[in-house]
Amino acid sequence: MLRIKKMTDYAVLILASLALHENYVTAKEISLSTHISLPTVQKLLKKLNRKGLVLSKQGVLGGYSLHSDTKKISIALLLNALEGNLSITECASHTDKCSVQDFCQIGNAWQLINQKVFASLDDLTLMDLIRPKRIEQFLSTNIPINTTNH
Amino acid sequence: MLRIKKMTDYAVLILASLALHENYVTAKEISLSTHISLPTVQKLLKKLNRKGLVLSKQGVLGGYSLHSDTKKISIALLLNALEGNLSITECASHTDKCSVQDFCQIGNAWQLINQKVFASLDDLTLMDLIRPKRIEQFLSTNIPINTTNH
DNA sequence: TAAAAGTGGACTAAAATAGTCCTATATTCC
DNA sequence: GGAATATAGGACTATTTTAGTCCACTTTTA
Repeated sequence: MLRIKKMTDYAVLILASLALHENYVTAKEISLSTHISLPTVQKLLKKLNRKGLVLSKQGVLGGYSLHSDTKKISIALLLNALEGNLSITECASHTDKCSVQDFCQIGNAWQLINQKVFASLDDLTLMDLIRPKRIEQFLSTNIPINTTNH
Repeated sequence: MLRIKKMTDYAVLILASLALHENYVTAKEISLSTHISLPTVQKLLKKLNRKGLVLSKQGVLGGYSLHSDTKKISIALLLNALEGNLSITECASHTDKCSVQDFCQIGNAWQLINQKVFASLDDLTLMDLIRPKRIEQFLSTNIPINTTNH
């Protein structure tokens, strides 16, 4: 359905929740504030940590906090980190081998569409997601948002 | 993975194959030329027919042919017909009800991204997919292709 | 009326996704 | 040192989605 995974959606909510705090926040607290089940929050935070999007600290006073770079990461990169191998069709991905590739008349076209779609996701950052007003502006002007100076 | 279904990919190959002929073409012939298995081709053609994208004729000398409007249909509409309910997240779709909706801080943002992505798919037609040269032009200029006069 | 097509839909298999749970490790504080 | 509270890693199961096949029926042509 050309749809991102539920888990990715959750992960973004978790990141948004972390963005509201300076200090370390526990998985339990995030679960409570987002209403996503604790095991799922734990699982996602572990993944986000491995991908370098959040910092973690074990032990009593431990928890997670947003890596400073994460606020500036593009949605395209974010989706790529969370879902991996981002391409609209198998043949647009260079890692997978399509079974009808040798007879396919239009493979190239999908790859180009792919570029187009992800180019549009490259202009937005995580913080833009959290502050949707800026996105509306982005849509109306069609000019990439400069996210570095605020 | 933000990826279209294999079946959708096949369906586009089938449409492309039909676009090369004026007369009725049988499912068997399409299966042979596309190297997609016959049962799958049959299933997809039935669906395409129900969606009004192809015409069909039963009996000996029967088969399928492309509906004349289909060449001009946008990729966005095409994907919508084939996959239905096109939205990047559950919450961007108004038909589904998201379980954390009431606590979600960023739902609106996804909906806006959704618009952006599908707007970019609205500028391309099926024929553009079949003739990828035009898409390259589209990508470099970022100006919608006029597909009505050729 | 036989042969060759499509129609409709049930059905199964396979793959992807979601979600939970367990054991181990690290940190803090008493 | 040890209890309490976190994360780390990963196994595991369940659920859902997607892919793929098949069969009984209808239509059309010669």
